[in-house]
Amino acid sequence: MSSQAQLAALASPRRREIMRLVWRQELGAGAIHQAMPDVTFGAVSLQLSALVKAGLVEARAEGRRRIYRAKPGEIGPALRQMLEQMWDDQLWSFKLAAELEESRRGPSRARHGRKAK
Amino acid sequence: MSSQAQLAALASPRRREIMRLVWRQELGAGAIHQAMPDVTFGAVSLQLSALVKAGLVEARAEGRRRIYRAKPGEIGPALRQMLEQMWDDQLWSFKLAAELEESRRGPSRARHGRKAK
DNA sequence: TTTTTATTTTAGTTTAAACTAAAATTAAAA
DNA sequence: TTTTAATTTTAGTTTAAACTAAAATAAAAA
Repeated sequence: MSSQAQLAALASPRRREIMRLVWRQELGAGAIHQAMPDVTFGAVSLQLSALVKAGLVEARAEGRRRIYRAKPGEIGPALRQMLEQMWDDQLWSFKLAAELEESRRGPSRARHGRKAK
Repeated sequence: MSSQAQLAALASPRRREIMRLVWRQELGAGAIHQAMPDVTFGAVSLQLSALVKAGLVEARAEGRRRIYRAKPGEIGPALRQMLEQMWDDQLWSFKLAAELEESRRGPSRARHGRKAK
């Protein structure tokens, strides 16, 4: 996968947040969504497939779960260094929160996207 | 300027193209526009000010010209390495052209944006 | 088989980015 | 001073990204 596609994928704070979650551990889509309850499950799923398409993350099925994990080896060293550098920054989580707040898309607060019958 | 803002600025192929042009030499806005005749002067000017705002490029005035130059020292080492890596790639210019073609914005071909009286 | 659970996919909406065309600014030239 | 030239700025348009809500899929549980 091209460096360009990886760069574009990592330019999104939401996708960087997901990358951080699955950087060293496998996580199911549901667990990833629990870590970002301000968006719907569907939104998380779409970002996950964007990351897979960019070659940054891989998925495997386990029963009806889908488990995701980053592929650090597939990420060029420069991009990897930049990501880890951002994560090592002690202010990282605050900055990320601020950035997400600032660049919010879509209108209102989110729920799950499925309505109980 | 934050690493995040720099990353977002460099996620655009058009801005990366400008960065390459002014990486080792100063260039006036007009010369930069000549190197990308598929967009208007105004579009180039807007991208230049985005790069300045991100702290990646600096400008100085010389008569009625404005001369631009990259600020490699202000760019984090990881991002700089990534950029140079892309540029060193022998296929770079072809890939860039393809990417620009693929991700074209705006409707039609461009001229200068000022109409002769 | 029916229901439940986990997830993906689709269709439509909102927002932001990149652009165009033209007007405005600024400095030099006539 | 008027005109020309280089560039920026503004207003409006188009496209794409991120999202929501709901429907669809698929596997396990009842």
